Amino acid sequence: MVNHMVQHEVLDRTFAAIADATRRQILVRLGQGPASIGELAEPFGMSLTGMKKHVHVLENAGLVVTEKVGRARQCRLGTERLEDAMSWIRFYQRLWERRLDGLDAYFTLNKETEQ
Amino acid sequence: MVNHMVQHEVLDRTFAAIADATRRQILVRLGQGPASIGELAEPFGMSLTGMKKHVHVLENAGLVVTEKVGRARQCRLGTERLEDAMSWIRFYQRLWERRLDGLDAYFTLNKETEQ
DNA sequence: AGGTTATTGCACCAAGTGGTTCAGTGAACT
DNA sequence: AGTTCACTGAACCACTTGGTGCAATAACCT
Repeated sequence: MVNHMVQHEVLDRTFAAIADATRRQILVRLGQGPASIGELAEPFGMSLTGMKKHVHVLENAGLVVTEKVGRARQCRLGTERLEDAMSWIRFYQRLWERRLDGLDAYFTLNKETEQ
Repeated sequence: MVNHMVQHEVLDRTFAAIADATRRQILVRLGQGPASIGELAEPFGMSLTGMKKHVHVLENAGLVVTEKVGRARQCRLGTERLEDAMSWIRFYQRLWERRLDGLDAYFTLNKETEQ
């Protein structure tokens, strides 16, 4: 599902997936080891169906991988997708730092001399 | 607007803001210097109203700062908000790396020996 | 003053999100 | 076989999102 997607789609899904506090907590929880849908849902007091949807979003973003084992679904952290998010943010930060070093430096300067 | 928000709200808004390809391009454009709503809208063939909304989302996330100068609104990159996003991703990555170093290391190993 | 320009607010629309409940389905236990 | 358990799919709901067009406003130009 994550394959054959162009870069901006990957970023869209990745950032959208981690733009939700519940889903970020799910990732943190899975950082401590695999869990089932039910185990993930319990601490949130959320319905299984609701949690299933969150996991699905994370899975579509490649951040989580799931596998049906017996009657339960085991969820664990995905393998690499967050690298893309990180590298885009780094790219943007370079733009941002360059802006500070560039023409707008006078702005910061003015601000300083004002006080 | 960005003040007096708890951390998870900041992250929600920041990640949601950059989860859209159009808005990421806006940030890149603003990395080359300030622009008006109209200048931002033009390359996308988008209505001014539409662009205004995107800018508003970015502004709410603290990623962009705007100021009315004459009849135009000058938009430029915000000052620091992306740091929060970056540091959360770093935090998550530590979890992820720990997972790799832990019990699941055998998994990576198997993958390598398969080929 | 009068005309042009740039943005803005409002109303609208289709599609997506985050949640629910309820009725299956398939695996595990007795 | 029958029961229980964990998940799943479908339908629903209120709210948000990413767009649009149009009318109003405010600034600038002549």
